[in-house]
Amino acid sequence: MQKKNKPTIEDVARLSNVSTATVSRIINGKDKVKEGTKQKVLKVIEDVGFEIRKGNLLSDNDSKTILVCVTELKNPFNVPVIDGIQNSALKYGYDVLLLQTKQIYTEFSDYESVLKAQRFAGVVFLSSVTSAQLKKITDQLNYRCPIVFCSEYIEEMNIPYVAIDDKDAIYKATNYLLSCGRSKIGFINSNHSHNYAKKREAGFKEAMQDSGYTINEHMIVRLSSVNYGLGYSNALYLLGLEERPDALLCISDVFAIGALKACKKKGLRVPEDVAIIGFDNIELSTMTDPSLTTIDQPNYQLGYQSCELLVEKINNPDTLTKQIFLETELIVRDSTPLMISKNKGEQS
Amino acid sequence: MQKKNKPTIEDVARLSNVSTATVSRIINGKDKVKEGTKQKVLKVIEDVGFEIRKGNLLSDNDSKTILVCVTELKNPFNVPVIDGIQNSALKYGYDVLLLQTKQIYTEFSDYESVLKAQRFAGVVFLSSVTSAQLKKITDQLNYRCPIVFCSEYIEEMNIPYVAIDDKDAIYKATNYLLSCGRSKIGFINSNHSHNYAKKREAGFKEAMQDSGYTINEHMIVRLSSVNYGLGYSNALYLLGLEERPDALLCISDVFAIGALKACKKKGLRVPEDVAIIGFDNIELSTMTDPSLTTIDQPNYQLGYQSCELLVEKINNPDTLTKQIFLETELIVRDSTPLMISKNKGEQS
DNA sequence: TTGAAAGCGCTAACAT
DNA sequence: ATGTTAGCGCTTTCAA
Repeated sequence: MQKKNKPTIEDVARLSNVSTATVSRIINGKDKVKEGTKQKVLKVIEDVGFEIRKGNLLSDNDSKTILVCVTELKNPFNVPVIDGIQNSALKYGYDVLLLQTKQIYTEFSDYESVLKAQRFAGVVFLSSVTSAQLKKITDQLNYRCPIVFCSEYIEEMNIPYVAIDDKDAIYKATNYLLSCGRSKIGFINSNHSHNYAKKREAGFKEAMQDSGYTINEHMIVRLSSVNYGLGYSNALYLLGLEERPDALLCISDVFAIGALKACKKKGLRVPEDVAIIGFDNIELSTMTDPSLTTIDQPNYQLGYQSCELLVEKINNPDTLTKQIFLETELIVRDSTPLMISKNKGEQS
Repeated sequence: MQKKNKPTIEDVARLSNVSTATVSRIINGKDKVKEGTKQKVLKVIEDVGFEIRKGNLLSDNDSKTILVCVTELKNPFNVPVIDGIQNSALKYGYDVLLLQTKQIYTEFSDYESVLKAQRFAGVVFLSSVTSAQLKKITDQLNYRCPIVFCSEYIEEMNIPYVAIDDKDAIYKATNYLLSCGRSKIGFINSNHSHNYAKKREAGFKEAMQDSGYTINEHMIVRLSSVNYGLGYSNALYLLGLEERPDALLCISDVFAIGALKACKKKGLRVPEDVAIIGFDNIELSTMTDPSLTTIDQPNYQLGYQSCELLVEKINNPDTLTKQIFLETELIVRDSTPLMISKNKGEQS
């Protein structure tokens, strides 16, 4: 890392026979500078291709920007969360910058370069993490700034977070399906590198077992990314099984929308032949045909409160670590049939 | 802005009876430090709540991070663009940080705080801008770093960009509808604070006029944000007009998906009663029922090439300003009827 | 393994 | 209107 030959403010000052202070004034448009000198300096700046470097950052040493790490922007779940963070941050005068972490992991690299290159007041971690990664991240963050986890969290560690009870949410949704008389449930999950996926799967299995059903492992798929195509193709697969599912429980509305399409493709009616439940209650879930039954997550609040927690930590590092759970709610729309009382039998 | 009492590396050094160099070593885990001193220092760091400030940024003065400004993360159009940028950036070792500009403008503020608080190697501007805003932004960016516009651009200014021919894209789509025998076209646009909206509307009007149709101004709506709900409600409005449109031309697939729902709500068949065309060819447009006819924009390439341009500028500021146009393509799916040869009459 | 001290490039207070 | 200069907080030689 040899010293590059990029011109500094001193070079500009020397070449235009003024002081660095004057150049600084011109760059920042602060005090008055005589038009003549200004032009002269501007010309030099232009000529040598001067670009301000990091020296100026030193004067105001407190960072007023918050970093939000998010796995995939593609997942519409994230957007309201980010809006929540941003609105909270705005109140306190913080800027919000986003880092999409997907690519980074792809390359087996990590957050280090970003964290070292910029100075953040704090970070909201909206990406999903394994315990090992979390360990690494908190290490990298050490002596840097506070962190708050949003939506993803790891129980064993004493770290502030705002999240939902993933297991419980799916437990309830599964029970709902069972009470509709649907017990051949295909479960479209994310893979277990996501903590939420493990918890949701646990909720599914527990609900099934609590009602006396055995788990049919091959009715469970675990996908590496959240997108429509994957939901579609895997729903297609499940619907093609010898014992066709009569319900598809999806851990994302995105998967559920793919599943909807798969049913159409197969000529199956929703909800008559196949019930579908999504997760997240994204805006789109009201736009589908039929509209989606889904588990509402308070995404905006998830983000908003995470940032509130973070700002609290920033202002008072001694604040004790809070862990907040927000409520989910099953929103019943048209992709699931009506609940039945006791009748679990088939009807022709 | 009074000097805050936050501890610096010097405080830590003094309190642990070592030099700042040693503390620095420990923080960065570089050279070897005796375990004993390390623990001693670590304890002090913990006790005083030390957090590294911006001083360290000075040593490596070249920024290796690129800023991407995007209006609304909500619009799925942006995601592949960002992926394109990120993949290009990755090749050259740049990190990519995102700034959602929506809130900022809402508050009548601007980019200044972010631009001043961090140092970027360059910025890709994916947000839409008015000429006035652009002027302000380029001023703010002055002496800071190069900028490349992506997708949005302003003809009058000599600034590098990668974009599509908005006018032409809609011109072709309009002609397609006309050739399908649909001339009562409702046009669902963004409002004119977006440059692309002006251009697309011009394309629509020109096509209509070139075919001898008069423009029906109240069949045009101009929306302030790109989301499903707005598309839905405005399509509902258009479909409720006395002279009901037989086609809805939308400048975003998002609007088109809302329009699809509106047709369903009204009991109108797509494409038999109403043809629908979207814009962007987002992944979701294949998942709808019926699948969407849409104008494909090479979003990934838009992003990728923008970043290539930017890196070129970063490495060689004297590069001449390039302006690149990428091709769009009308993708015909099931939301539009078959083209007819000459028959413009109704059939009962 | 550790310390002393010279920068890094800029801003801002103060002086002229 | 402009110049002088003392920092800003850290990293990094170079010496010990």
